[in-house]
Amino acid sequence: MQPSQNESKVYIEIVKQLRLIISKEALKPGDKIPSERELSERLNVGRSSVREALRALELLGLIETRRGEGTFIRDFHGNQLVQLLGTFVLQDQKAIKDVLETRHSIEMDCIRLVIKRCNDSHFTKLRALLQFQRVNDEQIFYEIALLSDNHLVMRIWQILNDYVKALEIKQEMKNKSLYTELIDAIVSRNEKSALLIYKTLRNLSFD
Amino acid sequence: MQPSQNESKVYIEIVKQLRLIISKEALKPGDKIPSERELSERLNVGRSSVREALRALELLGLIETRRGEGTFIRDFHGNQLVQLLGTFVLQDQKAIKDVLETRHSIEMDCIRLVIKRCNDSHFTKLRALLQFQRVNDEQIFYEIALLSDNHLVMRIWQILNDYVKALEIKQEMKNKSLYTELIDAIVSRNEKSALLIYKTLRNLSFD
DNA sequence: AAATATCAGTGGTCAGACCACAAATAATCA
DNA sequence: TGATTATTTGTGGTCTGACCACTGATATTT
Repeated sequence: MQPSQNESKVYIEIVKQLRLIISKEALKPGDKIPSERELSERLNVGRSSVREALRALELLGLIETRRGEGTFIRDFHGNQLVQLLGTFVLQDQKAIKDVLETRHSIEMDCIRLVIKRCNDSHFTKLRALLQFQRVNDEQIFYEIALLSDNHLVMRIWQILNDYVKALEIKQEMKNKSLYTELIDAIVSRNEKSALLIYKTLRNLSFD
Repeated sequence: MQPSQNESKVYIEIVKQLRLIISKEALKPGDKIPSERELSERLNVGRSSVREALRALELLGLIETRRGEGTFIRDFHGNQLVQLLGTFVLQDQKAIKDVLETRHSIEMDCIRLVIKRCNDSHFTKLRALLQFQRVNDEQIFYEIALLSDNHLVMRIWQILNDYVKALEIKQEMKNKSLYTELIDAIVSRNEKSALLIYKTLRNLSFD
């Protein structure tokens, strides 16, 4: 396969061709794409070049490979792109203050989203969580982030949460009643109140 | 190099190791990373595996390779990535919705942060922007994100913005006056008003 | 001193060889 | 026959070694 025009790399060409194949054969998420060896033959390139293209797409989360079976198209969800970018961004960005602040923003966004779209039936699990004795801060906000029903926001929250954990800034769970209040406020769709309680929970100022 | 624990793939391990190397040697964007052959030796893996890792990172826009010279860390604004996601991901409606919604949340977070911490002197550039005839939506929000003074939030906004651009959902700039109002509201620290204007700008509902 | 030729290092690509694994198939046994 | 067990086939995973093309530094020549 010729690198089209200005000598772009073979593996990039393969990615493009693959897109055409997927389009032409109307392959959907879950479907199997041609094997590495077949692609290698069909496109007249080395198998290693095919693999470079596939590995790149895999890291993007666009395909999934299963040894012994083949390579399959994946739907956009579950991709690790955000995760990856996150770790790369965070590695040199040690501004703890930024991390914490961003997490606060995201958590408040989650609360807003949950209030905006959830009906009462969604809250059963959240309420149930509070019953457990050993429930912790992370579990509760994990559920809230989940209820935001936005996969991307969920991912971002997870990254931030992981990082905060890595910093060993543990979130104590001293005032269990505050969490109850928070959830009550969310359930009753009182955004203002919910955010106020949240800020109390995180010891934030109220500006 | 052993795939850590549950037999994850070698190239993934290489990505992780590479991250460590970058961190340990304090490499910055523009710096050169070890050559493929050296990495192959240092990590006890085949060069082809190293290449799989590097190609993936390249497609993500995290590194840049120059034949005959070497591989360099990039200030990650991957154009490749943008293109690719645009063509591959367009199918998934929920993902698109999530991207847009997340961007909205982050942009509103930016507005809140800016209001919280900026003094008037910070706004000169923002005001100046509006003077230009051909100023566009992206430039304005870039400035706002910058003024948030939170590097992490800024990065996240950039990623999301790239996503949106990749989706070819262009942000028109029809009501220039609205942007003026927005900035005025921010400058006068009127959060409620600013967010309201923002929602108008983005055609969001007002719940 | 300047222009040129050479050389070492680097990424780009290919081919072939194994290995590990999974599913389909064939052979075997009850 | 029907179920179990080997075998085969196809697939991804990895390594090695070989070239090529290009860059930049070095050595050589003019």
